[in-house]
Amino acid sequence: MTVRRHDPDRRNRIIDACLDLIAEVGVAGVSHRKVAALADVPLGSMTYHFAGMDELLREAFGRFSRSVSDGFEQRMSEATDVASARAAVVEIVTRDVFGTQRDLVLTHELYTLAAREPAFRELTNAWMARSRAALERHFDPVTARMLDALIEGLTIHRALDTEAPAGAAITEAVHRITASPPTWSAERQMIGNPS
Amino acid sequence: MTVRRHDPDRRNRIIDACLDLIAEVGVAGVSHRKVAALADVPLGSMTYHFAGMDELLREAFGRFSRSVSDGFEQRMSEATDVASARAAVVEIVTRDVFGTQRDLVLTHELYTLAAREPAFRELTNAWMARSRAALERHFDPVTARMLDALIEGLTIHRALDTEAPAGAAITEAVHRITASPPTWSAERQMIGNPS
DNA sequence: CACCTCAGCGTACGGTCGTACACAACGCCC
DNA sequence: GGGCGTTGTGTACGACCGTACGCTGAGGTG
Repeated sequence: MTVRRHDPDRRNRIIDACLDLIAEVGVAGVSHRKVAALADVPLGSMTYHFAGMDELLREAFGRFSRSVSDGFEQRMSEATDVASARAAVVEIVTRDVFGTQRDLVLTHELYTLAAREPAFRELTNAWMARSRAALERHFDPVTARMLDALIEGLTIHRALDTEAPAGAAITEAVHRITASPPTWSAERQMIGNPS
Repeated sequence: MTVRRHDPDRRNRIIDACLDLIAEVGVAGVSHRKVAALADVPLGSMTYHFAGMDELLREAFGRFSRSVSDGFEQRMSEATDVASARAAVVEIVTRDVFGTQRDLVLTHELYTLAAREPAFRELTNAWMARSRAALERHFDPVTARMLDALIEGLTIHRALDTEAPAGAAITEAVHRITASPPTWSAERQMIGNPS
């Protein structure tokens, strides 16, 4: 079904330019002409390499989501035990995968599209499935799911709030969700040994 | 500074139509002409009542975010103790405030705008501040913040994932974040009374 | 050489867009 | 009545849009 396409370099340049443009002006502001200008290709190449705007957007966000979840997966697979897995999650939220404003903006744009159009929801579903699978290497499925939601939420806060929760608060939240609470071990002690 | 405007009915109709349209086709698909048609007002009224598209969007999302956080605040203020506050949070996520796909879509659209344009970030910041304040009626500030992030994340999952976490999982997550864990009271017992 | 194929491009068409602005309709004061 | 500010509308202009489509020119084949 996939049509044979040519000059993958040019194609890739277009996709990269498209992502850069989305990050800058949003999906709404993207046009064939602007992408072509940014990628330094003639306008005619747009319709030649992509059947239409939709196809271009789908490929661009496909590449983006794959690259983000690759990073996520790799980072999680490096963890050797639950403690390092928690640390990895904290790092992911605070720095690595969603480190740049660019990635945050792109993520929001994709989510917005996905909220309305099923074609893009396939991308986000695949992304979320991979995230959960990566988390399930170290946590039970229910916890993985909750953790995934928490990561999502913390990410949003980081994107929108200039004074987003600092590392310590994020660590605390991750510990609470993963239900291995060093923070209230004292409380346990008290309950265990009521003086 | 605010210019005196006339016929608030018409103005309101335009704003409502604008929100409906955003929910249906996204901010990208909104145009003066479409809003005018949906609101059943002449095209000329658009520029008469609003200085431009930006002003219209800002007012529309302002109304939306205020109405959502009103609902949130009221629901939280009805809670009498921590237990009912938790229940209120669960209800908010699963049904009330973000109950409709419309609200979810609008929320995403707003976040996307806010991620790129500071003018809209003011709206989301005010919204988040109100949410946190409402939560702080029942939880300490740090917990309120984490809970807010969790709510955000769960909301996204509900918007994008057709088989989003069910009520039980959400309840569990809220309990874990608010760190009063009925679920592992058994565990506590075990720790307390190792048989 | 002639001929053909096809990747790739330039251009132009039909349409939608935001918005400026001339103008109508109305109420109010003299 | 006439004059006039205010409220609201219809229209037209220039810009930008997606994309269809005819063309170019390089390379393969005889």
